[in-house]
Amino acid sequence: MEPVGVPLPTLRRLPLYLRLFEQKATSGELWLSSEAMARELGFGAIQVRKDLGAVGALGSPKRGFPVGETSLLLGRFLGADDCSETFMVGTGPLARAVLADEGIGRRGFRIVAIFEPDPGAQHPEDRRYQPLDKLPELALRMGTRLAILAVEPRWAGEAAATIARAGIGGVLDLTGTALSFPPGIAVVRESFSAGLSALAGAVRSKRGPED
Amino acid sequence: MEPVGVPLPTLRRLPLYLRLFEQKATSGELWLSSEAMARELGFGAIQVRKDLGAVGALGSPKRGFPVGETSLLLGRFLGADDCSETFMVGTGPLARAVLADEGIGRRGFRIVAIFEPDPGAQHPEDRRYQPLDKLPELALRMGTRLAILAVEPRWAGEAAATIARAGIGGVLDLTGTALSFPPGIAVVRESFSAGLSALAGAVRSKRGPED
DNA sequence: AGCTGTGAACTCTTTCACAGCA
DNA sequence: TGCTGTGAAAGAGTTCACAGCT
Repeated sequence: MEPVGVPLPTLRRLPLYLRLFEQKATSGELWLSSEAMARELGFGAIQVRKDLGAVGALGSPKRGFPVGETSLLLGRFLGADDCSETFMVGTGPLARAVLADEGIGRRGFRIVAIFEPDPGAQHPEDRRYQPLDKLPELALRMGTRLAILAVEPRWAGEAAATIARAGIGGVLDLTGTALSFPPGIAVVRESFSAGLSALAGAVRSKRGPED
Repeated sequence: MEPVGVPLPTLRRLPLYLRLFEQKATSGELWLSSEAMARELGFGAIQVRKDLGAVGALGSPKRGFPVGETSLLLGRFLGADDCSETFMVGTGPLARAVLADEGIGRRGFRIVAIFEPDPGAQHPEDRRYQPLDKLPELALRMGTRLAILAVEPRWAGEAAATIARAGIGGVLDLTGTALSFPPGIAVVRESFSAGLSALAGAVRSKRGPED
């Protein structure tokens, strides 16, 4: 029932369950059992139940979890709410890929401003564009608490410092660099090369990272 | 000493250490202590030592870890070696962002072929382009074991099936969908929206996912 | 002194076993 | 009978405490 204290590994799996519920919703199904989910995702049914239980999802014996209700619950827990407004820092291919990602909008997040630290980069033809040094002021004024860091590696330090100074609460760091953020700010790191490296290590270790 | 049996959480942190060693290498420093690394990354020094120890890195009392040697060791463990050749599936903005990522090449991975399942999409002006149904044959002939899945969500299922059929050993799944792969194939999932969702959950829970 | 390496304690996560409900 | 919910056991991963090298 209480949304506080959800383990991080669980937090990482929840988006997958939500996606699965959404898929079932569009195909008109009303119930989805933990065992079916487990089969499709490749991990244990008990784990699925524990994960869903951690955010208060309630299933029905013999049928499973109600698709509509549960996907609403997950969506409310994972998505928008009070921190849906998000800053984008960066305008390169990576930033463009994020902006093109339809999943972000579906989760209720909105990219409300775009910043670019590199003065040499050309400004995007986007109404949301702002110079980087406006970030702290805007964060304060709009109450924005999330930022996506998608700049070229060599601008990562400067951008991170600006974000930290602005009192942002959480950063999705896509730069693949080893940045330091002050404690108290939540950081989730994702990087293509780090993911590939971990994958290669797992393949070499002859076991999947999620089995 | 033995590269087998490295815990997945460790595997996920190793790329950050490597990045840090590379940064120190370019600034000419010869030694790097676990405590300095811990401070910069925001986690415990003992953990850094255990992680490095897991891949056989050897430090020197009073000085720390030798920058050159350790970064070579980490690079060898995380990077290329026998499975450096990688397939890209997808040609959209996400795929382009991956292709533009300089970190991937630096780790020794090479994107050797690019596939697109959508017949409506225009083929990229890239010599590496191949139709999707050539994937299994090429995988067999080239011995490729890694694939990056970066297609539009609605093509994810078909692409995943082709990859599975081809005997690929590991997939970096960037689609954000809930795909099922046969057991025995390693899967690392990364998704902007899933990362954002996990971040929002962590911020709401008032604690960072890595503290 | 300063920092590494490691077995042991501890904590977090996953899995098991079974009770309960439709 | 089929699937959920949960306390208990097992398994991983993290942190502690301290020995050892330089």
